[in-house]
Amino acid sequence: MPKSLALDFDRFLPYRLSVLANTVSQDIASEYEQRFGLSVTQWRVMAALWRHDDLAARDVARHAAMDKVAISRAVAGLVERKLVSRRVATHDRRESRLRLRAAGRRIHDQIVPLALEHERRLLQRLNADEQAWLLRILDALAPSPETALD
Amino acid sequence: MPKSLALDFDRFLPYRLSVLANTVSQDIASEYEQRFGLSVTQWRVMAALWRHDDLAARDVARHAAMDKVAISRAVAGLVERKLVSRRVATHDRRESRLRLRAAGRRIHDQIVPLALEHERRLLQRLNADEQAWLLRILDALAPSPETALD
DNA sequence: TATTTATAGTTTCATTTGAAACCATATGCA
DNA sequence: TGCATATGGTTTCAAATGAAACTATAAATA
Repeated sequence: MPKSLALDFDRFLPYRLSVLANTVSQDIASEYEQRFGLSVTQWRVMAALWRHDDLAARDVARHAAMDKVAISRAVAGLVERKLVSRRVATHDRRESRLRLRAAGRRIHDQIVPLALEHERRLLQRLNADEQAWLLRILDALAPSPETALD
Repeated sequence: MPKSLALDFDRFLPYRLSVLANTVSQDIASEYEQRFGLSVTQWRVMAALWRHDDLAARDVARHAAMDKVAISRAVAGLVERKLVSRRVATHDRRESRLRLRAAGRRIHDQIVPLALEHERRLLQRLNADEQAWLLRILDALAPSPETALD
């Protein structure tokens, strides 16, 4: 009878990636959740609207890599808090046009440096070679999904 | 007035890591969820019990990097399905000793090659240099958490 | 010994999440 | 035009998750 293989999570790549990614994301998210009361999805929506103003929810979903239900719920909260405006599109009345309002932009502008600082601290743990290889490896593993959409 | 910085998710490391890790994990998990009706936690518990037989729930929690509530729920299902056995520890009657039963071991032995195959396919997208650097980078970013516990 | 404090694990309750159903509008085509 | 089908977005319902309370037992200490 053949001895069966073990799966050692410590050395199992998908597991290590997952732990790392969750730690890092959680780290950043908990900061802006606490400071601004925004969920991860809400923050991503805001960032998407900052970059591409006046989007339909569907397009936000594409840009933020999330499903439409999540977007719908996130947007509801943002509209409620007057960080985002929503109006019915004239050419297609099913569609809503979303825009970041001034108050939303102000919060956005506070979160960005905070997020970049976290990223910087993460990269700081790697030397220049490692940083370069990491980017290259990420490109190989997960060709940035939106590059083609812009 | 200074122009504010943008956060381009496509190039934001934490985001890319998160998308990659989720895609990969989801990929594997959905396969054994569908084939064996096991949740991610349940599978991790089984793997931990395969490696270190006869553990207390608390130790499983440590090995699988999950909290005790999650373990408790996962174990309940596994015991119910007779994949794992649980008995009260003699020396401390609060504690339960958990072991993988034969049926559990059989399922374990089917999942392992499946998981390793997924890992292999992931690594295949990288050349030898990239693979080596990836491991090195992961070590730098997230020193394997359990190495010290074994 | 009696009392406090700590620990293992479970349960409860509120919140989040996901899938499917749903509503309104638009499009394709007989 | 009228009917079928597709699409944008929201709601509903069930399952998953997390935090706090809880139960049982053990250890520490007065």
